[in-house]
Amino acid sequence: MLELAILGLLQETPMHGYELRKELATKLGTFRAAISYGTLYPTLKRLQTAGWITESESDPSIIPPMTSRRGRVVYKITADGKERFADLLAQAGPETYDDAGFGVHFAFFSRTDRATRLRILEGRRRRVEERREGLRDVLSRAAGRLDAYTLELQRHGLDAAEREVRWLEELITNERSGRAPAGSMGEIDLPADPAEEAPLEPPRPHKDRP
Amino acid sequence: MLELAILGLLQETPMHGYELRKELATKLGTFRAAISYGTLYPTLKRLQTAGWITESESDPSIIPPMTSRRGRVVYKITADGKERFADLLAQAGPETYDDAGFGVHFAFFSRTDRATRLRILEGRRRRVEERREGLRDVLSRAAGRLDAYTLELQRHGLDAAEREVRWLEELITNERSGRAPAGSMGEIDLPADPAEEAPLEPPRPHKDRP
DNA sequence: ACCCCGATGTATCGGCCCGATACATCGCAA
DNA sequence: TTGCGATGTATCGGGCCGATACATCGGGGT
Repeated sequence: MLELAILGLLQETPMHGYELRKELATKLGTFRAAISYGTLYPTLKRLQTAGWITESESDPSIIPPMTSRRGRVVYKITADGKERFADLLAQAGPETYDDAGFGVHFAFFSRTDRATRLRILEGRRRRVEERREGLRDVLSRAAGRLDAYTLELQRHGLDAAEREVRWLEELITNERSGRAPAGSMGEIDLPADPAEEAPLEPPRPHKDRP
Repeated sequence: MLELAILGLLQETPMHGYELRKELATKLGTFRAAISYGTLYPTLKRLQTAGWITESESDPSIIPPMTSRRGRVVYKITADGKERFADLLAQAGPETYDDAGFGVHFAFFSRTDRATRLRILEGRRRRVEERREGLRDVLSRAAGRLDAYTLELQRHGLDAAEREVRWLEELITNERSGRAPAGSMGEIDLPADPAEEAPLEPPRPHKDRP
């Protein structure tokens, strides 16, 4: 999971650990609280051993702050790493549909082909629907046997589940009726893989917020 | 965290592992996906070593199904365990306010005194407000630098955060203007600790659902 | 001029928790 | 009668977390 996230970010641009953590925190917003260094550094080591990324001492030309000399390891994705990233993006296991997994996959949807996007969206929907049904069961069947606070907790959970299903429904509808291309709007370069069919289209299924 | 949940459930009635897991899954609904046996059994062992619970071979009088003979370990809370449970319920660290921790504490609110309930509710609110502010920052400041899908993810997260803050606000208001007692409605006995001031009052802050 | 503090930065360790797996028994239906 | 799904206990490898340690840099206060 983290592996996919790191590979995805390093595909945009090389980074050192600290930066990586910050990007991770903002980009994966909700579905993933800020990741710990106790996770990050061992994972980076793992990826390096596997050959997906390489480590290089701070390139002084690009990064002016800090007079160089000492520390500051910059990580860079390899060709194998890009391949690995593509594999992980496309294949969806059960862990793809839990909160963390779905969040990471969704965050990279602009680099995912439409078929995969739909598959993941629908898988997630099924998952949330199951939880929703479970909560409905508890709330109807077990009306009197749970205390008021527990019931309130279930109600809030049910509310959130229903809301997410609706959200997913809108996203799925949008995907199916292929929206206007409008191109990827970020300023990042992404120089690789010109042979792939362009990912394109942005979603905008939300009610407008003030 | 799990420790608190197990102690709380065993306070209601003795149980074996399998039952425990099911109760855990329903009672802690949203904020905690079903717990794994790979977690449960080691934790039970830990609690036993610490002296908070004891293990006893299936009491054949109470439990008719299964002709006894073999397996089926029933766990029971000890006096020390009850003390421990009370401590854990009252004291709130940072882990009390993340999704899992808050869910567990909330699920036992009917056995928590009002002051603690308020403290936990307010702590959780602060936590969610922080996440909400972070998301607002990202959405306003970084308008163009993120792709459409990432933005949509942030929006959905922000929506959920705002909603939860409102929910907590209602609960806090309810707590402060001490609602009607109406007694604990469950069928469980809870024979212990008659000296404590009664927990009482149920919440009902939700908009009515069909 | 000095010093301390907060941000930046890398790294490890103990421990919780998960998914996969293995094994055994019971009731029921094909 | 056979076999399958629910019940039931248990372990193992590994991911991820929080706490902790350590080091440097820029800037603000005194």
